[in-house]
Amino acid sequence: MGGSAGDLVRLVAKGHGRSRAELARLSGMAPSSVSLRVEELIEAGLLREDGEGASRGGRRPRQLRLHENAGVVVAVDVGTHHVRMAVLDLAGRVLLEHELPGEIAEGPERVIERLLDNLRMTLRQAEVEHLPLLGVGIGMPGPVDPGAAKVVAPSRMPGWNDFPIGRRMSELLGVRVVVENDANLMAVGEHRYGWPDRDNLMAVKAGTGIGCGIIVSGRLHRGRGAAGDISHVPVHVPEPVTCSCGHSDCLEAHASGAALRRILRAQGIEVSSSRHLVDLVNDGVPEATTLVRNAGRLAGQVLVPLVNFFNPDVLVLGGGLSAAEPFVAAVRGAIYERCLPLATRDLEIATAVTGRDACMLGAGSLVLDEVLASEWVDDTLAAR
Amino acid sequence: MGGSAGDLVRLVAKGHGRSRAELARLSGMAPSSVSLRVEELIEAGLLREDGEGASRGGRRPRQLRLHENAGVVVAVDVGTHHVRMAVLDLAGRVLLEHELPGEIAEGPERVIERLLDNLRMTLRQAEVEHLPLLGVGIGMPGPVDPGAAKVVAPSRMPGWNDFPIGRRMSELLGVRVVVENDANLMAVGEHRYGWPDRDNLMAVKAGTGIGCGIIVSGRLHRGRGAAGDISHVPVHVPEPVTCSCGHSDCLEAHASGAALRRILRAQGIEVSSSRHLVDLVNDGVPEATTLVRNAGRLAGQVLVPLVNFFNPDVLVLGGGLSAAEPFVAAVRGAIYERCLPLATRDLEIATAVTGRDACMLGAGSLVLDEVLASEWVDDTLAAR
DNA sequence: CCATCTTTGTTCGGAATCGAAGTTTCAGGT
DNA sequence: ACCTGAAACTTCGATTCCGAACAAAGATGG
Repeated sequence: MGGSAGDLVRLVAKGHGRSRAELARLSGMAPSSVSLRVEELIEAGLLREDGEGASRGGRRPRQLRLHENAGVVVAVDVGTHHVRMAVLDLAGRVLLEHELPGEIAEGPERVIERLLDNLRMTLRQAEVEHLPLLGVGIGMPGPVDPGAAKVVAPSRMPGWNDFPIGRRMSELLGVRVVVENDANLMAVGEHRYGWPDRDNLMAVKAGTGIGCGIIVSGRLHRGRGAAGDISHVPVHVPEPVTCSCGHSDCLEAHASGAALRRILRAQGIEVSSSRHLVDLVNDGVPEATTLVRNAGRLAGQVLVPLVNFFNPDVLVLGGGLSAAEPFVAAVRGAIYERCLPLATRDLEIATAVTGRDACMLGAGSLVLDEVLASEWVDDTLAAR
Repeated sequence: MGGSAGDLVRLVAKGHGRSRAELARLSGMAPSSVSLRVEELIEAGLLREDGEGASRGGRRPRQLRLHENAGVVVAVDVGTHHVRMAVLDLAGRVLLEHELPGEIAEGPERVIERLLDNLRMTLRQAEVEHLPLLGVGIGMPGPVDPGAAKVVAPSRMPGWNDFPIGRRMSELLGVRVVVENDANLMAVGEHRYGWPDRDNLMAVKAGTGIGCGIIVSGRLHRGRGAAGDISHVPVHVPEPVTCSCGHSDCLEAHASGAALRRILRAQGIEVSSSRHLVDLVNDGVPEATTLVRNAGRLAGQVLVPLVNFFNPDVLVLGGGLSAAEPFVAAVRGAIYERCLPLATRDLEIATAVTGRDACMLGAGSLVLDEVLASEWVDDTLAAR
């Protein structure tokens, strides 16, 4: 597939295509054309030769990689109470990352201000100020319209509704900015960094809220923009709890971190955050363990029809609650108990390979895809 | 996208690309190259000029279509008690179709024998014996492994397990044969003939059994081969009924045509087929109507999480039960009552546009895609 | 009814791409 | 050590493909 300079760069960036010959095989172009193009790309400073690889029975391949000076992107994971940020090179390698506190409830203006400060500091610390910044990827903990690059109808995010964070950041920085929902980004991140050769994956992010991202045939599935929502699926529980959506039996109202904290508080146990909740579980506090296990069972029951229906290669469990072993075990149990053998036979159920970085890395991956698919490659080539 | 003769033929076949200029726009090739290629394709007898179209403010386009003598494919829908068959031209137009009785329980050898007889007769009746037969698409009412082109682990299909129907038919006919599950084919057929410009669609086939096919980004989603299974999702019902899978609360055990007939028989009402059941409903037999409405409600409840999760553009209801208005109304009701507004806002819920032909047309569409993506186009061109 | 703008399709020279043959380098066998 | 085959590139003539200009045909608007 493909037949242009951009395709070659993309293949190298994704980690396939490590030599001219391999690029020729993967791109479908003639070896001679690939050689010419690669030479140009090296001349333009986009690619770089990186020693020789192992022979496979003939001449050793001259390995190719993206030139580290070609540029960087910044990936941001905006959480409810924190901001995680990283600088990535064009191959998706993390050059520097860190986490800072930050309340999303402070509103978009204040958050953007802090993001920009952070971003400049991060670029300085990573010592890449002299390299071109090619794009920024931002994950938000709420529904996102990726076209307009803004948050829509969020709960727990006062002031953010319809705020065009993408356009604002883009104007202020002068670079491409992509915005996406955090659960979707977790799926993208886990797919790229954890299961790159599995085509169908779903990632469940169980933290303060519950979300799900879907990778179909290697690409993020957005549906009409709301795909992956599992938080308001009805579950069968003895006592109803009113959810923000108006129903009383939503998964989110009974199994999210917020719901569990509420229940514990009613039992006289104050919990400050999802991480605190997991600490209680790992410390063996029975009330917490019971609750978390029950949450896992409910989530698992919701996932059963989805796994049968979607029949993925991998089910990734991420978010705060996934750090609690009973939660993961309960999800696994519910799935294996009730899904079709055909659906579970080759199914991997795993916790997030990239842990707390998943969303941030997903943001990086998404913006990298955008950058490498843009005219930037051709423009850089043309500029010699 | 694309850049070869095959792509042009595909574009014309799909109904996009009706003139040289349009082909150039859609294929990305230069207008001059398209002109040259089209000329060759006309010379080779694959395309044909078909008068002039309406002007759009300039010169009128010289419309292109596939030459009707280029070849045909045969589409087969093997049901439990019938076989439907059609001859299609390369653009997917039905030249002739008919339905014959046929018991799948007679086993593969006997069914194949009858299929071949039917096929020869059909080609004769359609007066296309002199045209090349380029492929056969077959729909089977059970799980299919499309790679091996055989049925796997079927219920209600004695003797069919692991039978390589695709290879056998292919050997006997000397042409490409594709085999696929009937619900998947319903999705393909409805997508192509009913909702060609909607990218995400799910089709529920509620007949003797209950199945579901999924179109994601315009292409059939198979997952690991079992995607779309909704028949063994647990539903909440007062009295358990043992399903073939060993559980007692599967959707199929309570809402499939077979289940409804069983329940009616226990009430002393004998029903011979799903069609008979629908007749009873339309005749206003209250027991039947109540049952069918309840089945719709159960199916709808199962679909709620799937619609939220997948967020499709269209939900197609097909199969025998979809001819019963109370069934459709109950599904609609359950979805609108409980799905997210974001998921239902732009959702179309419709009965199958192509009615009982959906699976058969899907089989035709699938084999056409295969044929037009194969080397056949280039070979025909090379053969002058 | 004529001038102008649009859209469709074609012509043809120049540039990009291919592909077959050749070069370099290495593994494996004898 | 030497030969053979194989893989990774490179060279270079032949071919294809593009793209700009042109021709054809028609809508639009005064």
